[in-house]
Amino acid sequence: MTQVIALVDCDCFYVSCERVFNPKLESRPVIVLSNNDGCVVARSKEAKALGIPMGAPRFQWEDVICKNDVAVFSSNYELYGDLSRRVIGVLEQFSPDVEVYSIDEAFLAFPAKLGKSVSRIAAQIRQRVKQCTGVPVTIGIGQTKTLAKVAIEFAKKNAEYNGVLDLSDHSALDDFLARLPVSDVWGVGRRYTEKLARNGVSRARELRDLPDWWVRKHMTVVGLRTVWELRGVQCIPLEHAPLPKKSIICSGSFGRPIERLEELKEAVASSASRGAEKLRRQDSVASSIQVFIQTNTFSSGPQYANAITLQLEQPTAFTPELVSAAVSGAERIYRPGYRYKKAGIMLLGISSQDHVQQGFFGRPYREREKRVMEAIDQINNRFGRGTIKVAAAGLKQLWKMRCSNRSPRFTTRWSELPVVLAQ
DNA sequence: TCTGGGGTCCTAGGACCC
DNA sequence: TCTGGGGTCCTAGGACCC
Repeated sequence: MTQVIALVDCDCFYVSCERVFNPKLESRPVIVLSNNDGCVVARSKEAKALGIPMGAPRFQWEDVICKNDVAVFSSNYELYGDLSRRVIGVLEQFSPDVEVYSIDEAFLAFPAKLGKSVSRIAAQIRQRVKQCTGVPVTIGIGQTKTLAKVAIEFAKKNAEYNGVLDLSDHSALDDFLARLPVSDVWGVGRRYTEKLARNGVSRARELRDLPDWWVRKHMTVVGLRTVWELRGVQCIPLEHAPLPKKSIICSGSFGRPIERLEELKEAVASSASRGAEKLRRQDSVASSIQVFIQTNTFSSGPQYANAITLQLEQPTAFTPELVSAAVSGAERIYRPGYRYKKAGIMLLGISSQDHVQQGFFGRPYREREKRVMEAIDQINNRFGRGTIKVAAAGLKQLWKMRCSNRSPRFTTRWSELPVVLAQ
């Protein structure tokens, strides 16, 4: 073993972001909702104590929210994304080896020879991140990513660890694994939990000790990697530079059901336009686009869902081309008489814009088009998303998502800077 | 009335080729 | 009456993650 892995996880990240700019929320129950204000995606400790589960539909908990004066926020991804970048900036002061795993988690590698002092460094990281960004974090340390995840499970649930647990050289690792439900192991989801239960495996230690052939047969090589990682063998390396996306999905559910083709076309046009932006941000082009629409799967009304994949003449990131493909896809799968709730697009066959092969018939993604897109992206970056958009996406966008409790984008919009009044 | 969005990887099976 | 074997590519579906 030459490395140990530390996993840094921001405590109920979205809630913590809201608290940074609104200290009155401290010790109050707080929840943050998904897009469209549909589900609960982040809960403060106090909100968890009220029994509000992760992913709960908000409307089912209206009573509890009201009675307990729970503070409710719509998602404010601009704010969370910006604070996330600041947290990563602090982590990079401690190790050159950082993998940004998600908006609220990062893996850091340290030389194994540091031994016990990794715990001390972790405590410093916690303190520094809190001081510089206001965000509290918990840290788990292990010989592999999977074991760092194990450590953090215990660190989060037991205050006695003060937010840091190092299992990298812990004589009691075996006992920890013997206590950990297999469903809490990274890489074991609902389906594998059921399958393992049917085979008499309920704890992480039992999973670790299963024979390789069984795991390979029933959980593929992915499961086998997990098992080896539990044994302390590094199988899942740290990814440094974020890899370009191989597919890009932009979808959304509507604030109210829509029935007219015109509105559906606006919605997919808007998704395609967002997708094109993401594509250009990673200097890629897509060779095909999938369009999908569906009715509300929770309602008892008539159901319809369909999708169509269209090959583009030429790989492109040119918004008008992607938008017109998306619109024509929507026209082809639309059926009148349904109440649609969700629609979107997926961009596929993504490659780097630098090695686009010139098609025999198709039009190339022209230099001029590229420059138009660059200009629009720059304007939108500077003055805020949506300053310039395609008309096909509609001007009113009546189908738009709900988002009624969003806090100001304190750190990314000049007009929403927090104001401090001197007495 | 109200139930998120965005990704990855692996495998099996079909089409097609030699 | 006889009808191989091996390879690649693509897609759909299933599992997982946050």
